[in-house]
Amino acid sequence: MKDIKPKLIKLFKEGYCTPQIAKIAKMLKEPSTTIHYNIKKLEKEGKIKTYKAVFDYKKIDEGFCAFVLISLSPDEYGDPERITKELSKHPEIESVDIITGDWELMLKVRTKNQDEYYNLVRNVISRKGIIKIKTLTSLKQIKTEFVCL
Amino acid sequence: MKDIKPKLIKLFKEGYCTPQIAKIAKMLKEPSTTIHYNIKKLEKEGKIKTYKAVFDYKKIDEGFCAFVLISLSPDEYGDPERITKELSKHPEIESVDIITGDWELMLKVRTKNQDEYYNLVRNVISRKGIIKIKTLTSLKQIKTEFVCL
DNA sequence: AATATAATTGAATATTATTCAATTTTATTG
DNA sequence: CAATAAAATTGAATAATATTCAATTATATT
Repeated sequence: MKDIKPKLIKLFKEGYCTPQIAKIAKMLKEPSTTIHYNIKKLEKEGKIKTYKAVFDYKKIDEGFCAFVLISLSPDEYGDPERITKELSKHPEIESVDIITGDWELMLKVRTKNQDEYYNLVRNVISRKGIIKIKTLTSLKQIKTEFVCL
Repeated sequence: MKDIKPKLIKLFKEGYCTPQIAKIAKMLKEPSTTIHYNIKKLEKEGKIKTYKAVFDYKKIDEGFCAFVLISLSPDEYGDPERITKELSKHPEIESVDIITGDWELMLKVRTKNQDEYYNLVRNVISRKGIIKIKTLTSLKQIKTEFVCL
C-alpha cells in the first residue's frame, strides 16, 4: 500500500483540480469553446484563484473545528501582516482574517481532535505578539466553503 | 454578450470541477490509473464532497466579508437545525456552524458591500428565533478556504 | 498456509480540453 | 453616425486526459 490518499488530500486542499467544461457547456446550453473562453478570462483576470476539493472533514481526521479570536500586543497591532503571514503557513489553519471589534484576528482551524488543537495553540498560535486568545468551538458544521455538509 | 461569467461563478461555488489526474500522477510519480483508483475511492467513501473554485472575492463583487455571531431564543435553542438549514440556503452565506460559548451560531458571510450586508441582516438573518446578533467585519483577508490570497 | 479482498498497473478506448481561424457582436473614435 | 478597433462567439481539427478493463501484485482474513 502506497498511502496515496493523504498525499491527494494535501494536494486537493489548495488545487490540482480543473473545471468541467463539457459538463458546464451542456448545463448552460452553450458551445464548449465559449465556456472555455470565458473561464480562461476569469482566470487571467485573477478572479479565480484555484480549483480545489471540499472534504467531509470528520472523515479525513480533521473532525475538530474552531474559530479563534486573537488579541495582539500594541506593537504588533500596527503591522499585523507579519503574524498573519506566519499563521497562514500552517495547514491546520483554514482562514485568517483581520477583523473589527474587541479582537484583532479571526482564525478558522481544523485538527484531528481537541488534543491536537491544544498542541496547535501551544506551538503555533501562542507566540510573541499574541497576548490573548478565545476559542469558539464548532459543535456542528452545517455549511462550509459554500458547500452544505 | 451572453453574460456567461456570473453563471460560471455560481456553478463553481459548489462544484463543476474535477481532479487533474495526469498532473497529480506526474507530481507523485505514480501511474495515472493508481491515482484514478485512489481518488474514486475517496469519493465513494464520501471523504471528498465536491470540487470547486476559490475566488478573489474582491474581484467578483463580493468584497465585503463578515463573521456573524447569533444568539437564539430558548425555544429554538433545543433544535437549532431548522434555522441553520434555512440560513444555509442563501448563497451569500459561506459557512454555518453551531458553536460553544456566549453565542449559539457563527456565520461567515460575503456580500458586495456594507449596504448589501445590511439587507441580508434585515431580510435573512433577523428572523423569529434569532434574538441577538453581533457582526465582526473582516478588514483584510489573508487566507480563505485553505488558500492564501 | 489457503483464500479472499484490496490495491496497483499497462494497454486500449472514450471523453474532454485546447487550439485555431473565421465570424459575429460590442465598443470606440473622429 | 459611420468607420474602425477590440472583444466575444463558434465549429472543426487536434492534443491531452480520464476511464475502462483485465491481469498482476500486495494485503488481510480465517
